[in-house]
Amino acid sequence: MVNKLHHSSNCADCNCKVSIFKNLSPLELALINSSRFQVSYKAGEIIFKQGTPSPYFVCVTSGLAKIYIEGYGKNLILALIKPVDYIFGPGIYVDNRHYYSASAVEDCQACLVDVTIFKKLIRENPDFAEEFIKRVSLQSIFNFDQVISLTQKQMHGRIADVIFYLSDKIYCQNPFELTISRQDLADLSGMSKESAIRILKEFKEEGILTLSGNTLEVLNPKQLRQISETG
Amino acid sequence: MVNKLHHSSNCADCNCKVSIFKNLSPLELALINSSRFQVSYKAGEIIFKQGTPSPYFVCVTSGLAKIYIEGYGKNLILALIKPVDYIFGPGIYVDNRHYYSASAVEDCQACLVDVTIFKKLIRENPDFAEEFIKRVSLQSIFNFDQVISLTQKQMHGRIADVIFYLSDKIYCQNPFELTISRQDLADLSGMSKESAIRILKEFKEEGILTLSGNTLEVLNPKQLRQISETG
DNA sequence: ACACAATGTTGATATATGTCAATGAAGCGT
DNA sequence: ACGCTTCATTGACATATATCAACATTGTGT
Repeated sequence: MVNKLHHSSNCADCNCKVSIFKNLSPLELALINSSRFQVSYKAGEIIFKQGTPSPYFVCVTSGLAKIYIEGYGKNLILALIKPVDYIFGPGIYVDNRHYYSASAVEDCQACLVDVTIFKKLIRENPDFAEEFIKRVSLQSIFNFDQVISLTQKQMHGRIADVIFYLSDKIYCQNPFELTISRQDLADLSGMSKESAIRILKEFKEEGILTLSGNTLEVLNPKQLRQISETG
Repeated sequence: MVNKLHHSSNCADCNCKVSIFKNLSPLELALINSSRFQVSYKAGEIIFKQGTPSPYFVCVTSGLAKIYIEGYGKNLILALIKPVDYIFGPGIYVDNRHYYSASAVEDCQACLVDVTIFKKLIRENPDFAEEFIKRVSLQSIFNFDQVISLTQKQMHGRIADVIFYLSDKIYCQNPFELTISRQDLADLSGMSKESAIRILKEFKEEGILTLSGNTLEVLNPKQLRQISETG
């Protein structure tokens, strides 16, 4: 599962530091850097599994990963994680267990940092702590939106939401290459794979988007927004 | 909406301090106490509204409240809040807006504390900060369970989950007086009021529970657990 | 005690969505 | 290039669930 271990770059050079690590001093960053190690995952490989201990803070530096809850027979994808973003589950401060699984959707590289060092910095650097709390909060807000979409919209609206999520937040371009599977699409929108495919087909027929191969282009974002909002 | 303002008791005497405030020094507790004020809400009254600014940290000291997201046409109840519990939304560290609404289910008393004082203590007291992060994390975990229940179980399983939530976490006794409405029951389980009523009726007919007036008694928790788990 | 409003209950019906099964297409190792 | 496995697509069908409307019950103010 784990392919290589190498300390190629340095945290101080990594663009990681522009975001959550922006409030760390060079000394603190060096501390993180010294304990960190880099891992490669092939597409499909599991990064960590729901229920297992959570000794590392994971920073995805290349590729695309997903975090998902393994529920009753099927999965619910909470989010896709692209570079440079972090995976810190709520278990870190509760019982050091993962409450969701993570796996690589595309080939991935990630840096793992010892969680105890992370917690130490939270205690010592209030700016860093605030930034952490802010990120956890943003994650919660995102989850709220997702829950409302999943529980109060019908399939068309949910697929519309997922398409916006992919084009605006993940791939960040309009004709984009869909690197996730239809099953992932279904797990993001809480429906069966077959239903997801059918809705996409309808959207194609109505001229809202094109989907040839795995290249998806939104042609009529206004109408798609409308579908998202009318549920 | 607000009925009385009084500084009757003191934070140091309040059982609030046993939980999240347990790590505060007498001095810090006094700071909270000096800025706090107590408010009464009648059943049905709104405590705060989704989208409005969030200048206070709310501590429910008596009665029962609900926090709920106002979605597309209907509400989703995220949790019931009983004494002594706190309402801190994710907006506090993001844009100081509420991302859900709160209202009194039963007549309530609550203490409001200025959020800036709260944030100040988070910065100054690492133990308090950790306890706060822990509580936010527990909230997230609870939400995960809820999302899975809502998106992957059918109505019977969802109602079973809500009944366990009420008897184990909220009312904490077995024959208990249901002080929430059927609509609230529906908003907790993400279904229509009519469906919720029908499932309850079925459970009664199968001898799983009795429900006379608003007194609900779970007769066969084992079977109810089974229903919860088979979705 | 009365009327009126809010809440709860029930039945009939429509429909959104999942499931199952068959088929087609695409990637992959030999 | 071949078979093989995985993934995507489509259709037919079953059913879980919402909606609508009627009616019953409870509470509440006068």
